[in-house]
Amino acid sequence: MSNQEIGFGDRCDPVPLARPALTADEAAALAAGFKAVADPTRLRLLSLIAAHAGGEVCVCDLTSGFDLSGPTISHHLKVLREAGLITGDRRGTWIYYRIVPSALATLAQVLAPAADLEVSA
Amino acid sequence: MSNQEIGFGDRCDPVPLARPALTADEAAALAAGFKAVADPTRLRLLSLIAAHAGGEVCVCDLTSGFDLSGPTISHHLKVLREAGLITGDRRGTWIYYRIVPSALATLAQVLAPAADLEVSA
DNA sequence: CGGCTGTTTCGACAGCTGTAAAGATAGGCG
DNA sequence: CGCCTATCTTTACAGCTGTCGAAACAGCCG
Repeated sequence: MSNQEIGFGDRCDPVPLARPALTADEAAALAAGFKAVADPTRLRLLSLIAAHAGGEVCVCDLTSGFDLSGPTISHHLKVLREAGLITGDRRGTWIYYRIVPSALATLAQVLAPAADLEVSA
Repeated sequence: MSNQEIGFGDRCDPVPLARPALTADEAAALAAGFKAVADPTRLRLLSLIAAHAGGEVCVCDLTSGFDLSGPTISHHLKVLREAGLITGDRRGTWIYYRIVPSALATLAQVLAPAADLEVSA
């Protein structure tokens, strides 16, 4: 269980937010992805993992930066994992987490069109 | 009360998700924005409003596309309004809602860097 | 085996989602 | 002018989901 279980990207439909309105099915899939990001702790976890770029970040490096207990961090990592936003590889005693760029790209590309409606300044 | 009450964009810091890790304060502000989008109904509402591009969408046009009651739609619109993602202008009996592109852009730009770590295809 | 790392299970608490009923605002008609 | 209708919002309340921590469990190394 070191790979993502599910993924809203499975629909293979990079439908933008504007122009063709989202169907209820597409909205549900995307909402699941956004829901995983809609939490300060998970957003910060994602940020810490992404900041390493190379990717491999040990969980022990993550827990030290929060005021939360170990199990709670593990829970949030599981949510991100099941959303397909990160993957965890076990290397001996430690487990290293990595970002899944395509999943993040899908979410970003959904918001981008609506953000570019008439903004310029 | 026809304008957005608050906005995570108030921080005026378009901090990307990668490189400089998010602080707890930035993460909390951004999470509030994502939380407003992390719902199938709100995502679809946002999509319907954005699809009109011109912007002005009457609430009566929105409720007809859902299996939800009026008050529920109004509640979700309020959430989006308080998140600063949309604005509502009253024109007589009807209220027309409009997208706030800059708010959507802020969210999209947060995910973009992490999505562009090594993805290319 | 003993210690370490990370996860899972279980329970409590807070917050969110949805509906019904009542309240505010604008326009039409007798 | 008074009252009604229509649109949208707010309030109050049931049901559900999500967040968090203490304790217990699983994988790895010396």
